[in-house]
Amino acid sequence: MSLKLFNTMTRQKEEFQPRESGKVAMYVCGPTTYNYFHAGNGRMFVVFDMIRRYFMYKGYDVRYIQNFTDVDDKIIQRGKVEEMDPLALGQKYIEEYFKDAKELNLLPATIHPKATEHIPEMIEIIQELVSNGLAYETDGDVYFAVDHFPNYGKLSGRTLEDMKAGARVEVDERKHHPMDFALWKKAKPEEPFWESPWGNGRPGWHIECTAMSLKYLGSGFDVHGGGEDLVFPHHENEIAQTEGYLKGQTFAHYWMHNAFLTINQEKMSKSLGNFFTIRELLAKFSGEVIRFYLLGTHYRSPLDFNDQNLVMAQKGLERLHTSIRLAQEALDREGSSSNEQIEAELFKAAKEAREAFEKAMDDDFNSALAYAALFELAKTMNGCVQENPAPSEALATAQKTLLELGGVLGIDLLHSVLVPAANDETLKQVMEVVLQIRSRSRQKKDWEMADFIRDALKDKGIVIEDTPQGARWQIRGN
RNA sequence: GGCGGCAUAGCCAAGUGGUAAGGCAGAGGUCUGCAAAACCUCUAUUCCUCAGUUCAAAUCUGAGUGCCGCCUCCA
Repeated sequence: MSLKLFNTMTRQKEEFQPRESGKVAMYVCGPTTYNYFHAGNGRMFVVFDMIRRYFMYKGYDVRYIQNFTDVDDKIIQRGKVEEMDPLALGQKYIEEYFKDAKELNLLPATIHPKATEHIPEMIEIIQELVSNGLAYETDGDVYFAVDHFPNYGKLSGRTLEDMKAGARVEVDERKHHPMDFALWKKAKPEEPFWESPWGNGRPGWHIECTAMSLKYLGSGFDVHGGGEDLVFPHHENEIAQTEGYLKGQTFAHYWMHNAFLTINQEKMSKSLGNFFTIRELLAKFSGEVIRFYLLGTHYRSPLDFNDQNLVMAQKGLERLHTSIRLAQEALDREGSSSNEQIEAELFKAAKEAREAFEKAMDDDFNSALAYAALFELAKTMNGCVQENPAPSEALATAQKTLLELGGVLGIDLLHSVLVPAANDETLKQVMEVVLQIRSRSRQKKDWEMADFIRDALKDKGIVIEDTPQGARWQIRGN
């Protein structure tokens, strides 16, 4: 099965052909670390983590680079507000990134390079661009000369003429062309700086990605990703400076961009102020629910965020968890199934789910469509377990398939089995006694006591469900 | 002004020419002391509007309406 992905550069789905057989090299633009990352950033991280995991599932050895922009205007500005050294502030939010990333079940990148640790590499590239005539220095700043780079605008599908018509660019007398962008910025007093051939200063925003992606992935790597708003100017400028530096070699082959998270149909963004952080959201929903929600819409479609939709996602996710749990209960029973018809059905369902899942994901990572495969497998498993609650290889295979496919999306469905049952021996024993007491009440038809126990435990987050095979319990909640 | 995207049931959301996935919510049923979970059945003759192409259109074309994004820091 071939994998197709949408390439922003060509505006169509293309069959994925890796630079090097069996390997995927990808670079994803990471956060600027001046705050906790917001839900929109979170969508991007989750989307590209899902893409990475699917590449891995397909057997690729994935080298995944995600940077930290730990010096820029916003960090400096925020440092002033918090009365903190800007570079220390950057480090602080790098640490906070990893906390939230863990909750969202994001795999750590192969390398998480920091901009501040790659200044010499950037200076070298800038020097080369200057000597190639693609960049020029003006009063301590260095700019890239966009009109010296043929095809400027090829990624975003616009020309320099189009952009002039926009006329939203402030005229800066020091630039040769209004669209020229900074490679190096002269330091103002009290700003962090590094020494350079052009005096003390710091790098422009775009150059870090060029330096770090080339250092860790080399030229012509496979996938470069980020949010839709990075297409222009960030990625456009990266291409100009990198391909200028590489004298025309291709920078990256596939450019992938996720659509925005919106709130009340408007883009969530820091400048509009209508954002909330993943950290805030984690107070209300588990990282798993947030992740499940974010992947429930194709990554190139806008996603409108609100609590009601999160609740719907949570319920759906619970359904998958329940299915794993019900299967586990059957598998834990004594004996074995001898119902060949049901076993055949389970094997078939597992096979079909995998095929449907792969078909969906092969088509530009259609995780929303892949969900349908998971739900259908869960439904078949539930029905089979209900009819024939006995262990069988088929049931184990079906359960394993559901766990595996969920795992490819970064959803850990096994958690529901482990948490209530395995962790706390004392709690387990206490619950055994409690359920015995309740069982006796029920035998005596003391429904009041039986219901009291159930309701009281429910208040504490422990849910009791009666089944023909006796009561079961689990810990609910986030 | 330039460029681009989107419009599918009460809600979320797949589907880019062959006759509307999946989830949530809702209705009825099975099971149950009750509940929960699970299972079964039902819930869009129709995909923003109007025209056109076609044997066939949610899917293609044209016009219109509405919403959104990029063009400035933004994932």
